[in-house]
Amino acid sequence: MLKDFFLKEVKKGVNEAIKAGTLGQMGVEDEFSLIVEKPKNADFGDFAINVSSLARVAKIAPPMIANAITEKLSKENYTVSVVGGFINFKVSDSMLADTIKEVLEKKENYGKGDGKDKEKILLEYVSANPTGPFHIGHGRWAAMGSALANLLKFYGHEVYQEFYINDAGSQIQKLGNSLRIRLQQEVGKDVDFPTDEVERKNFYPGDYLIPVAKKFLQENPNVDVDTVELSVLCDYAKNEMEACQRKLLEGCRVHFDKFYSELDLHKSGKVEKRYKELMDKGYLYEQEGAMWFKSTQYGDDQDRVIKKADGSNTYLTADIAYHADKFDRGYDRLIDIWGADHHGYIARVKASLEALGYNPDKLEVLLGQLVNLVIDGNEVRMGKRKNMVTLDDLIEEVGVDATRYWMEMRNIDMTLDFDIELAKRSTDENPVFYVQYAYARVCSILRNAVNEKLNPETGEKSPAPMTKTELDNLINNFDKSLILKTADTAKTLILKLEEFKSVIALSAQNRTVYTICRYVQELAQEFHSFYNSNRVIGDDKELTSARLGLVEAVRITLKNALDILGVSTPERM
RNA sequence: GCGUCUGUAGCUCAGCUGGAUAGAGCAUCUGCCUUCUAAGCAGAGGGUCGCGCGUUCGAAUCGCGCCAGGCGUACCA
Repeated sequence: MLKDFFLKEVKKGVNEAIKAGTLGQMGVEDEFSLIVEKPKNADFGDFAINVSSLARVAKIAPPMIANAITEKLSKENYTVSVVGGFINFKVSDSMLADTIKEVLEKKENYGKGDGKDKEKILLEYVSANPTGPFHIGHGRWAAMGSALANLLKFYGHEVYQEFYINDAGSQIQKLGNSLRIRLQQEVGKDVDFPTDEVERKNFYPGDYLIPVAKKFLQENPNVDVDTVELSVLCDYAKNEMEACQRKLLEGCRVHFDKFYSELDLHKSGKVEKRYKELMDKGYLYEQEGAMWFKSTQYGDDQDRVIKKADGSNTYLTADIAYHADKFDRGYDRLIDIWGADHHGYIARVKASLEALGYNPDKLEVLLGQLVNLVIDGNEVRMGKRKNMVTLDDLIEEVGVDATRYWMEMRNIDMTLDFDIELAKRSTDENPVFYVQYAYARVCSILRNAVNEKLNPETGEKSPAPMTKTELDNLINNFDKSLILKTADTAKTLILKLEEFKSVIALSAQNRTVYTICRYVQELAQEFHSFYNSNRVIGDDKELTSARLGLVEAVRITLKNALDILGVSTPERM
């Protein structure tokens, strides 16, 4: 990465200047940190490092520091200028050519990390109850989670994606009871969900169980809807909901390596085992008939019930066992994506892990702010128990690409207002089309390079600029001296391609996906701009070749970035 | 009350561990299609960075205190 390159150069320069005694009172043992940035004004250069922070220890003015360091720089492949406390760098055309060469050689691997700090990561996200269709919020976790998994893998981590199915709690009973009411209605009985607000909370009155009831009756025509066992209804409804959820996830290009059933966790005895372990270690006590976990010993603000007075477990009980099990399966790091409404759970889960002897710092919880739906400029609150806009509805309306992109493009700390009308629009208000359009344009140019041209007015055909073999050969054996022909007009575009590597590294380290969205928009913009002021296919064969190599490099980088986001790359639009 | 997230241009948001005149997209206005996709490009206007105090040579960025909004504060999941 060029950023790292210049940072290393300057650090070397600092040490040499210290030895030469030109850095005032600064000594070799003095620690310092520098950052590489992009100059606000392009005239200054391509990269810049501000050395003013060294003034504190050196006790000399920033410009003197910058000059002292600059004297020691090799300046082999770049030129340097000092302005105030800034050392500005301009890269040589040869370095730009190296970038194109690198992209063309590495292809789908361009931008990948070196795997130096590789970890085995378990990423858990979505983890919805199988009690109904996904809501919009699940869409955010699904899109962000899968993109993050792609990103972390691309960076070089080993990533295992998991969906925890909450199929064991009381909500499943509610689901079964709700299905019974729908069944009774189907056979013509005059029953309905309670109108009392409190009682109604024991049911899922959404419409979505109606088709499930119809299907059940088709498969079980002789069933007595009043007496059929609740467990049968629970299982049936649960399986239907799960199937429906998985189908949607696949459709959204969200792939899980495992769907981990809470029910199976209980059956395995692991929940009971962990409960006993906490008991044996003295972390539990009884109060008012319930068993409490002393989570305050590990930083939680109050103790938590782990077994209710009626003998049943809380959600936390299974979650403790689940997270412990993740560690037992040998992962270096656990990453969970949770909705902000689960914020209070972090402390208690971490406390339990620490109590059980695991390192709670190895669990990272990415807390996602919630999603509001905006329809006609008005916020629509979501609620599972009444009818709502589901994720299915949203995707049907705006499509997978736009849905994913809109869910991914915002910082996870921000409440997301999802404006359906805006996302649906296939105009310049929609960044996803802007980026895809750039990709389609790139593909179009590459097609034109090898296709004969038809003049629509005269009907005359002119021969293709080059054959497919020639193009492949150009790309696969790119002569980097060619790029010098176009370097001056393509400099910002090439630097943007080069930046991809540091964007990947930074995004992976910070676990941010939106930074990839920003990058891909910037790259598209640089390309569109280049396209408008430079003709790729022209009479000058060498210039054409140089620019085709560049265009292919843009295609590769856009593809690599969009693949991470799970957004499609249409070759024509 | 406590915890947490957010408050930057008309709108939606960037601003990396503090640093060169505060950025982008949309919206508004002005130009650009007989040449590779105008779903595009070039340019213009538009901001007391919620408020105050502090740390610093330097603060949108760090600390503290306010103000406003979201979420949480269950023997629900």
